[in-house]
Amino acid sequence: MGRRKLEMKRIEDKSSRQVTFSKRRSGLNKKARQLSVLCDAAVAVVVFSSNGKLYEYCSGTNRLDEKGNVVSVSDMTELEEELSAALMHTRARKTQLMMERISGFHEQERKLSDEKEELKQQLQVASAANPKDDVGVGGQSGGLNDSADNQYCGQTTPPQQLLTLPLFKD
Amino acid sequence: MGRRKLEMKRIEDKSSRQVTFSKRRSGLNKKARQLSVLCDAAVAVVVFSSNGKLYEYCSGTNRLDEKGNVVSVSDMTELEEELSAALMHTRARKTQLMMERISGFHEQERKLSDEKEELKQQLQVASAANPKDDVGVGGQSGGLNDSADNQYCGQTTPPQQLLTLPLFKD
DNA sequence: AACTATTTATAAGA
DNA sequence: TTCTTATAAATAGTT
Repeated sequence: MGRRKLEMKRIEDKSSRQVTFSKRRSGLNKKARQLSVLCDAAVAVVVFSSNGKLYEYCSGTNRLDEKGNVVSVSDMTELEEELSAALMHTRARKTQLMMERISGFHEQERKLSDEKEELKQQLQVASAANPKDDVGVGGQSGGLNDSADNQYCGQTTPPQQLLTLPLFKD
Repeated sequence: MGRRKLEMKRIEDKSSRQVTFSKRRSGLNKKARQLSVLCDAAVAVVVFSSNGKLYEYCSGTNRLDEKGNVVSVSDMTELEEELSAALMHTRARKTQLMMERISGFHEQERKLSDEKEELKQQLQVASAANPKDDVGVGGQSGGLNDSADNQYCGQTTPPQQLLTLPLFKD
């Protein structure tokens, strides 16, 4: 909603990214407040900017019970406990997602390693048949076994392209 | 934004409150996701409905470093730590707000108690002058000294109305 | 920090 | 409940 439609991807220009961050963060807080007031809900929003700055919003702890009375302080403490439990839950879920991703990395590593071995074998056969075309496989310190250094890991790019292309210097 | 402008207060009709909750909650999550993608931020949203049902949103832990590479798992764990710290901070702030409110309650209690005593005095004088109009003050177990039972505590309604009206049975 | 052309969200209605 | 649509609100680019 603006002069033109914005693609849903990271805004590359740092300045306009910052402006958009500021505008949209306040918009998000406003939406959170409206939800909490209109629908009598408790809402918390936590935002980290890419510079690591922290912004938080938390709806007021005031709530009305079924009779329209303001809940007591002990009830609010209970609400606190709920919130805390919820955040623990969020954290646990994130941790699990990370774990699943680690498994994914390891699996990919294994596949890459297997493929690499296979290609080594093929090369040795080829080299034995035609000695002058030796290209030196297996150097490049670590290389494929360090998936954290691989810029395609975790991306949606099909890994098949990885398996054949980056193994050799061009 | 709809067929007509909505007042920013609790929607009384339960059915439309529920519909609005559902729509606005998904809207809030969408906004959170957009903020996280467009501005490369980490965003978490936690919502409790008035029925106590819990809803959470957390932006993906995937982030790109300055070279465009996906950050490693240890970096993500660090992010987790940051989030956790932030939530602790949120919680601490809420607790402080609660404490301030408790102080407010206690102050209000003292004022009400003083006013009550004054009225008792006045009544005793009146009763002594006119014995047949005795109305029995000081019953109603606890009454004003239990501010948690007072449905106006913490509301914006001027407390002055409280000081004179609910002291007597009508 | 304001402005405004547009896009987006959503309150009612079907 | 899900879909539609008129309208309100948010905001991207501009100044």
